Amino acid sequence: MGLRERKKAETRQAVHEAALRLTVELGFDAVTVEAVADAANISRRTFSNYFAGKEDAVLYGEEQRIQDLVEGIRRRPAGERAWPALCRASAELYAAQGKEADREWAMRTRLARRHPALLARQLANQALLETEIAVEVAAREGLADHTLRPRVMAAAFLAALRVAIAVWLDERESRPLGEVLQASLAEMGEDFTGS
Amino acid sequence: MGLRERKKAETRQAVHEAALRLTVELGFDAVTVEAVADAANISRRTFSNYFAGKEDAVLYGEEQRIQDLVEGIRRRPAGERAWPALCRASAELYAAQGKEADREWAMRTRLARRHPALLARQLANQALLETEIAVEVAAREGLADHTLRPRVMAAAFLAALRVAIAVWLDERESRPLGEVLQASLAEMGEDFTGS
DNA sequence: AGGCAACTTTACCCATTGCGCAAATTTGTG
DNA sequence: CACAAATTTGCGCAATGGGTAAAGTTGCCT
Repeated sequence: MGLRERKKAETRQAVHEAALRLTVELGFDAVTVEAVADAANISRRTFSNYFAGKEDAVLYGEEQRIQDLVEGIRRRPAGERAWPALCRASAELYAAQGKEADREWAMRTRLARRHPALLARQLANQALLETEIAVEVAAREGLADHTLRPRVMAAAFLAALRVAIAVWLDERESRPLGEVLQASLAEMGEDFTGS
Repeated sequence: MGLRERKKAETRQAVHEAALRLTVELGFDAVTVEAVADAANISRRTFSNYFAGKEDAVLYGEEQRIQDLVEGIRRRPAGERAWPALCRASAELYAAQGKEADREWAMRTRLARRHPALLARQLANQALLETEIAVEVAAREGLADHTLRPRVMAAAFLAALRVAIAVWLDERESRPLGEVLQASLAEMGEDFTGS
């Protein structure tokens, strides 16, 4: 990776951190793009080169984390079936990152819950990844991408993730995120038809 | 319902229809709030009294339909268990509305797929209803609202809905929506752990 | 019927935003 | 070192969301 791309990634990260910090400090609506740009030492116009809006800047960390998750899924052993692969990849992701990352995640998700514009972007980002996950599931189950089943499973998986984080926050983070996550995935894996 | 509220609902509907029509004709980005307001015979400022933005105006029909769905769920017999209640309520909803409603739905969803801003709002709206559905599920299963299980089931249900519509569109509406929907719900109901 | 209180619509205004454009600056390479 | 490619920046503009207060409607009471 050349200096060019490294510097760009660095700037993007700096802008993200500035946006997140200012939003936590002042509230999302009280933060202007100009303020974020100033805090990151770039011009207002350059901010637009990196992010389409404040929301994307604040949620950039989320995007990265879920991207990691997708890669984790791809890295699972080739023979493993789809659902276990999804469950273990998410467990690994959680194990790989310390508690400070959890707190940042909590912070972002809390913000997203309180502010509709953030929630909207967050969900839209997840929707894009749903397709990628469905492709991976299809490959593992030997089905065509456009089939119903892989897409249902991918959607179920992401939904379980979202619910787990929501419940974890509602319980004031009293148990480890990984535990809630596995419980959520277990519930989702079970048969619903009998209830 | 007094004249006041009736007239307000009428105006809201008119604005929605104008927004949807113009968006289909010209494309979402080519439509300004002013144009929609003109088409609905209200001022630009009044538009803001009804909707927070173009997106909400275009997607208002979606909101209504899902609201109907929630009410349908509440109307299911009290003894019925949660998952069957969800499945049958959605089947009823599609049975109740003709094919012209399906086409409108297809139109809106197609727009939402192509335009990120619309997709984002659509998902955010669904997220709000997820909570309401979870409450209903909890009541039917005799569990507390904040528990994991009702929320997982509610999320799974809505995810199955979304996937069904997406697949239905991908298949160019070659089979009836109700059929795809039931298939999607069936897949979601099944046990994932074995695959 | 008339009038009064509550509510809605409207016009005017301003801060903020996203983006096109072109000039200035920085970076990679022969 | 010079030059092409990429990046940053300033400027401008149309669009937007929302505050405020005036003008217009509607519901209700006497």
